[in-house]
Amino acid sequence: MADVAARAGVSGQTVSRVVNASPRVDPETRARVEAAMSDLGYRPHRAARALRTGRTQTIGLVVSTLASVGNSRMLQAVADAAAARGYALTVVTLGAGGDVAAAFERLADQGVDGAIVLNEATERVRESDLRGAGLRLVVVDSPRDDRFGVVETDHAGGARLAVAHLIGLGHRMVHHLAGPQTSFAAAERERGWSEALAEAGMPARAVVRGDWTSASGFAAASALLAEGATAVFAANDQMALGVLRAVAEAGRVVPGDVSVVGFDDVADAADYRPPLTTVRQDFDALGSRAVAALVDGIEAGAPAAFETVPTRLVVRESTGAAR
Amino acid sequence: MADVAARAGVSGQTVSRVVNASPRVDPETRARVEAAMSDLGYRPHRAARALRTGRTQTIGLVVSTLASVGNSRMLQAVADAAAARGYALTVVTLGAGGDVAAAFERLADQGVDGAIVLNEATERVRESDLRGAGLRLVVVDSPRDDRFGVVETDHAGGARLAVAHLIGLGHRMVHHLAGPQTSFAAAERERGWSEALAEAGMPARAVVRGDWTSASGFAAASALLAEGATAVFAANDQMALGVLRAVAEAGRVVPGDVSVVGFDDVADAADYRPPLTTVRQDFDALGSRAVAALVDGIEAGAPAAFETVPTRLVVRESTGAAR
DNA sequence: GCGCGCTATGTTAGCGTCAACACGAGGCGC
DNA sequence: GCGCCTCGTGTTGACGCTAACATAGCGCGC
Repeated sequence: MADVAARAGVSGQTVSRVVNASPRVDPETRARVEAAMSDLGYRPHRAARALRTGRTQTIGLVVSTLASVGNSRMLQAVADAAAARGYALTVVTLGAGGDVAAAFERLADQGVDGAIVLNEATERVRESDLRGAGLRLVVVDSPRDDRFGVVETDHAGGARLAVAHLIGLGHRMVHHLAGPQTSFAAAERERGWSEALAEAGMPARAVVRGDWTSASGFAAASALLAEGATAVFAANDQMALGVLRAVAEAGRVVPGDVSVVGFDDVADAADYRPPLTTVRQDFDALGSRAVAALVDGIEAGAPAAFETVPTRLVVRESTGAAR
Repeated sequence: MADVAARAGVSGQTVSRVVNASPRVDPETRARVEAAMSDLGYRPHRAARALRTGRTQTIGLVVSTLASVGNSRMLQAVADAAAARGYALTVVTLGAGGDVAAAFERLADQGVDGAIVLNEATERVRESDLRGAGLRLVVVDSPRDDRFGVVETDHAGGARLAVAHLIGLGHRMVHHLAGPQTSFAAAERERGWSEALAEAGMPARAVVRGDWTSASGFAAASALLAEGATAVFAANDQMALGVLRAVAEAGRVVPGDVSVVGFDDVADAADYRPPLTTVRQDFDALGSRAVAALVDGIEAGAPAAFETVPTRLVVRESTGAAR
């Protein structure tokens, strides 16, 4: 910076003003400084700036696992949105223990300006965790809470769409293959399912539960089949994939004997066999809203926001009329 | 830090020595300082340290997209390995343009100590890019190059395993559904395929090419079927999924009429229909080797390493004897 | 008992940046 | 013409940390 200042014949402070786009700089001076910066290949030193200003221009992302395709998609959306806002993104994975507090600890050590928590088991994002680290937070897919921003997909609405579609096809019973009990998204999808059933005057069966993996979907499907299910709403696409295999191996056909709907609209879903009817989540919108909420909070002290991103049903070939 | 020093009755420098595990500290003093640190909830300020030492303890990861399941798995492995070594990980996604230079630029701005480049189109990681940013680099799945560390999966070896398996089942022709031309991994898998064919004295057909997505696999499969393929080695699992669907829609059965092998052993592959025979990549090993190579380079000035991680064939139900 | 070397600790200075304040030059109202 | 404001710019110091050097105390050999 001193070199740039010397070359442009100004003080370091003026260089700083140019870098930070201060209006208090004569256009001609600005041009001179900019020329000097590019001649010298000057790059502001982030650590020094962070030391001075107390801001690192970095946000953290806490995610339990990237094995789930949905999480990966979200990560990408968040990374892109953060970059667009001029923030770096650092990713912290939860260990096997799923220790959210430890993750916050690590982020706080690093001095991020804020963090986004993905889809984490609800009860784990505790006030104590926040206090300890003192981080500004936006949580994705979590119950509304005034202590931090919340951005969610309209899981329940999406689930209702799926169930209504099946009912519209004449199914008189819709089984649900739910996600893990600790997940907010899973609970919401389950709620949408049972509400849609109630509205149609249909009884809800006990749900069968998986852990988001296709293997768990396959394992759970036998229980569903034993109950004579003709329509299954799975809480995500990967579990639906497991169901598809289980149905085929039981000698039944989809959608002739059993209709299946998923959730997420993962890239591969269109090439499942048969192509999967599913509820599409708008991951990109979710990611950019989350980043926007966080950055607005950091930069403008905006109060904790709450936003819901709508879904839509994508009908393919895994659903058909009831026999 | 000053507060900690005061409370422990020592100078700031001694606190620094305790934090940095210097041996030159009396055990009793150390204990006093540690007590003071924990009483006060002291946390070293990374930006200040970075300013002083010139190291940020942060590494960057450059990845084109996370839509591919393999990339996501790698990201997680890298994140965990970096955390274990005490480094933060910041992720940079390539824009639609795939501009590697811009990605390095962003990482250099952030002052990372080094970067890992995932599976990037070979020719894009150019010397010019490196020069500009002056970053220490480890590239995953790229041709050997002394300018940076390289860690790769044994793609060719894995491909040979797959082809040999098919030949062993009596197939007299093995078609290949290759990945994009720009990808090193794709080229290596293709090389393994053609070498295995040559060794068996079998002619290689022209490959059909996809872009790693299941949709491209589905589209490409019709050409393969038109040629009367009985055995297809797809360059990744997702494309294999597309092939599986195409075969079924053509009224043929896997593996009765056509055997299919994938590459990666993605979590879902075991629940494709039928469960997919595939080549397993050890993403965790790959990630931790890449991080180890990079961090050793940063901390110990170790020379650029070159490592190959072996694969193994996982036989499931998508392959069977030739008719 | 003197000097030497070793250990434990302190002191000083500066990493690159920006907030706060200072200052000179010019414009404006009366 | 005087005071006052605005604009463009410079000067100073501090953010929290650690490298380098300085110092004090102690044991040891002779």
